[in-house]
Amino acid sequence: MAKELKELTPRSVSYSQWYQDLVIKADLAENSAVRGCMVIKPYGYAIWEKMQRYLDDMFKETGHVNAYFPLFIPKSFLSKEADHVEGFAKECAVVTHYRLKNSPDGSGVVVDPDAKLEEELIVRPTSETIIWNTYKNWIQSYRDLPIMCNQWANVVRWEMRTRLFLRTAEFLWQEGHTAHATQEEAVAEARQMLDVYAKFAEEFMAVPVHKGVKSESERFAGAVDTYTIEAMMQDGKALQSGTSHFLGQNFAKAFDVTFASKEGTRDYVWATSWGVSTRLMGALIMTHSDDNGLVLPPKLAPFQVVIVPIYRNDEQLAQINEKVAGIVTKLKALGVSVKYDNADNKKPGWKFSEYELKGVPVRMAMGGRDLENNTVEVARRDTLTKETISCDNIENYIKGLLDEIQANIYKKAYDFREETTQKVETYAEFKEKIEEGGFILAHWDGTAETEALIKEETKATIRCIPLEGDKTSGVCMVTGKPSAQRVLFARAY
RNA sequence: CGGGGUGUAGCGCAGUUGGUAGCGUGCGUCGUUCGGGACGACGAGGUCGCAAGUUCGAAUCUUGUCACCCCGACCA
Repeated sequence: MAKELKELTPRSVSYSQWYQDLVIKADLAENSAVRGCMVIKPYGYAIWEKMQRYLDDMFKETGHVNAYFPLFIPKSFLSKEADHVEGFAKECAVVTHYRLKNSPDGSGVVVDPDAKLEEELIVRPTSETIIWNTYKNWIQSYRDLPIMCNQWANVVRWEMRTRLFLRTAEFLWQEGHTAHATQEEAVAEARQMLDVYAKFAEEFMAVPVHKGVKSESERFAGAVDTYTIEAMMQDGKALQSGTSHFLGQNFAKAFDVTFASKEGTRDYVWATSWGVSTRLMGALIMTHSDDNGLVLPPKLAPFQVVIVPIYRNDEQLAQINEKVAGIVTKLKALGVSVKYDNADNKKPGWKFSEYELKGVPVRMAMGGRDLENNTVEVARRDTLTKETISCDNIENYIKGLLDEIQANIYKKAYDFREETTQKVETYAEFKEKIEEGGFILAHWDGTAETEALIKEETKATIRCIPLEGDKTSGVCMVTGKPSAQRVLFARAY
C-alpha cells in the first residue's frame, strides 16, 4: 500500500487522486452506495469528534449554546430571501411524498401518488430560513437579545461533482446563528467567530490561515459581508476552510423579525451565521500529509502514541507487556492517549508502515535490546526520525515531544505557505506566477468585472481581502485604477 | 450536461485469435519467524455489472442498459 502511495507525491498533477487514495487507505472515509455521499469510518470520525469537542468548547466560552432545528424546510421559507434562494436553489434535494406502497406488479415498492405533499420540503442546504422563522417567535423585546445558538447537524447540497471531505452531497457541520439588537454587536460577533475559527485552525489543526473578507461575487447568498479563513494546500491550491457571515437585517426583514428597543422603537434584528464542516478534515489531510501517508497534529490524533512490541517468543512478549504497561500508565496520567498494539497477527514492520499511513504522531518500539538497556525506540511521524531513549522519565519526554511536533508541523505548513506566496505588480506577471500555485498578493480595483475577467482568463479567484498584513494602497494590476490594498488570489478547491 | 475511462474472488488486477475462471494480496489451519510491510505447506472464496443477440460454444463479438471513476462545466 505504501508503495502505491509513494508513486504519487503531494505536488504531482494527480494530487486529487493521491488525496482520495490516501483518505481511503488511511481508513478515514470511503464513497458510499449513494452518489456523492461519504461514509466516515471510525478512525476518521474519531478525528472529527476531537474537532467537534474543541470547537464546541470554544463556542461555549464565547457565550453560545447548542440547539437543534429540523432537517426539512418548507419550500416557501427558502424563497423569502431573494439572494439566498438564488444561491441554493440549484443544489437542493426535495421531498415530494411521504409514503411508499407495494408496486401493483409485485416488483418492489413505488412512491404512492396519493401521498403527495401539499408543500414540498427541502432538505436543508443550510438553516438560516428555518431558524429565522423560529427566531421570529422567540424575539419581542431587546431583552430577548442576543440569541446565540449553534447546531451540530448534517446538510445536503446536491453538488455535480464531489470529493471525499472537500465536497460531498451530504456533510456534517456546525452552524451558528445569532440575533442582535445592533449592527455593531452583530459585526463584532461575526468577527469574533472568524477569530475562533482561525485560532482553531492554527492551534489545533496546525493549519495556518489568512483571515479576510470575501468579495461580492464570492459572498454567501444573503449576507452583507462574508468573512473567511483561507488555507493553502500542498498542491498550491487554496481551500476555504470556514466562513462567518454578517447578515445585516436581510433575514430579519425576510422573516419579519422585529423587536421593541429600549427607546420604544420597533427595529429589525441584526444577524450573523457561521460554520465549519467536515471539509476541515480535507484541509487537515492536504496540509500535512507526505509520501508515507497522513501526518496528524497531536491535538487531533485519535491516539497520539502507538507502542509496538518486538519479540521472539511469548516469554519475551510477557516481559515487554509488563514493561509497557508501566509506561502506558504514566503517559495516560499526563493526558497522553496511547495505543499498545501487541496483536500477534502482524509483524512489527507492517505495524510501523500502517501507523505511519494513519499519521500517528509518535511511535514507540520496544524489543529485547530495550528490555536489557531500559530504553525504548521513539520515532516521530513529522520528521520520520528515530532515536533510542531511556525509559526513565519517558512520559515527560513524550509529552514534550508531542508539543514539539504540534509546533513543528504548523511551522512547516506556515513556511510552505509563505514560500509559495508572491507579490505581483503586473497582470502579465500574475498570469505567469499563478501557474506555479500558491497565493498571490496583488492590487485590484474592487470591481466585479475585473474579478470576473481574471477568473475567466486564469481560473484564479480572489480568496479574500485580508484583514491583517500589508495595507498599502496601489493601482489595479489589470486596469490601473486605484486599489486600497492588496488582495489574496489563488486557484481554489 | 460534454470529453475520456472502468465494471472479472473481500481488495488490486490479468485474461492473447471465441474453446475447462486466473494472478497478487487478503482470509482460514499448521509450522518456522518477528529491530521497517516475513516464509513454506494445505485450504475456502466467482451469477465475469445487467439484458438481449450472433455462435456448437461468449469474460472475450454485436446492440442496449445500469453503475462507478477521472477531466471540464458548477460549487456557503
